Amino acid sequence: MSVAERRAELRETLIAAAEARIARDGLAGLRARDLAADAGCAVGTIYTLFDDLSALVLAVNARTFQAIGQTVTAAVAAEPDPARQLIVMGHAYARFAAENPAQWQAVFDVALKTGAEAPAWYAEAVSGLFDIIAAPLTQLRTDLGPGEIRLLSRALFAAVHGMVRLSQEDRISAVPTPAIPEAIELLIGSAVRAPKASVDRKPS
Amino acid sequence: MSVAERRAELRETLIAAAEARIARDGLAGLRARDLAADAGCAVGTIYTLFDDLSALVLAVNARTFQAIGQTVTAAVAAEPDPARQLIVMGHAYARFAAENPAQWQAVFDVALKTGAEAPAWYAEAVSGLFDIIAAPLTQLRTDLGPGEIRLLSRALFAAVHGMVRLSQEDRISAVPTPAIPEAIELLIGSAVRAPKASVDRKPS
DNA sequence: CCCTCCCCTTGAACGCTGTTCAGCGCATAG
DNA sequence: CTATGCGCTGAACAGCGTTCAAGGGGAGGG
Repeated sequence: MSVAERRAELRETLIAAAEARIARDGLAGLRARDLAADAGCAVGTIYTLFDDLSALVLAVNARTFQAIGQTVTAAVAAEPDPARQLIVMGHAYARFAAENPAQWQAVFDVALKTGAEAPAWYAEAVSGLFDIIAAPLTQLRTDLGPGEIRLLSRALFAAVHGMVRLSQEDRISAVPTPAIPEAIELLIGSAVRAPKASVDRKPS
Repeated sequence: MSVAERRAELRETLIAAAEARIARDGLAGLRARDLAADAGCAVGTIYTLFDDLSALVLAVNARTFQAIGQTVTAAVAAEPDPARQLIVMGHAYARFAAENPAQWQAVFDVALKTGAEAPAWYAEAVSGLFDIIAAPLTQLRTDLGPGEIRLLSRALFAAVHGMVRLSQEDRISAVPTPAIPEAIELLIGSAVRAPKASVDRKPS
């Protein structure tokens, strides 16, 4: 086996070890020395494969993102009704977060180097998610223009995301975890209905 | 001045110094040695007044919470219309977060000792906020029972909170910061309309 | 007023981080 | 097979939160 192959394999081993440790102990429980022991290499070797531990966590997060995308995509594909599509997407997202809390939190808790832009695939992956949300929303909210649809898609994602995130942090459990599915139904159900008469707009 | 008074004063000095440093450098930029230098005491003295740095941050957070409560309460008091009350509360919350990003984030980023429950006042402060939300919502959503009102109140708070939080983390800016007011109008505006009575009160 | 005792303050030291780098050993090319 | 260069090594470094033995200063009794 060539050196390059061994390096690539070790890289994968480290990502897997980091994922396992994050899943078990959370992002805060990740230590370089533990990872080196898990992967059977020296601490210094980690830094020949990744710029720093954050870069390694980002590699784990890329996998997590992919898994979220698959879960949500599968959920929406199995549901024909547009309104239900939005709701099952929310459920799928919340379920993933509930089943993989540590990996899910790592995606949002990893410290990015100050001033460094988030990796491009972060924005791209979420952008794809927004498109999936926008499609059924366009059918349902014919009263809204494309810009408003785009905005509401992102607002709905952020809303579900916020409920799930607050429920996992134990400090302010706005919506208790078992009530999240019902809250998703309530919130998305309300947002989905197309009102002809927009209530009051902000007085400009 | 008695020893007890000097201690109480130093305690306040430390909280103020921590608040200033959080506001300037963020929670991650808080160092025990810097705080000691700011307050003119030794590092060890901090630990005679607080269990650890997290406890000091919690004291800062208590002030932040109080300020948020005042901002939101003032906003709702100035607005008679229930639907607009909900929206201006959202705006007030988002504005506070935009104007005091570091303090606001510290409330949600501070690490709680593992297994330790969040301080009681966390839940109580937010509970009061939920009651303020529930009042106008009860008037508007007559189709919902008390349990659903309670749930929707919390869901709406979490939704606005999630939008603001995602917009401040630079990784997934679901709703760009300048668009947050509009997103709040869209989301709350949708949730506020009672489906049965989605009648347009046509002004003759 | 002074003395004594006790508690509070002090800051060096400890243990634990992420990260580095000089030197070593091994794979690779000739 | 040998020489060379590159990747691996792990002790060392800087910096963090937190501790604690030792010293000093305030409060109360003589």
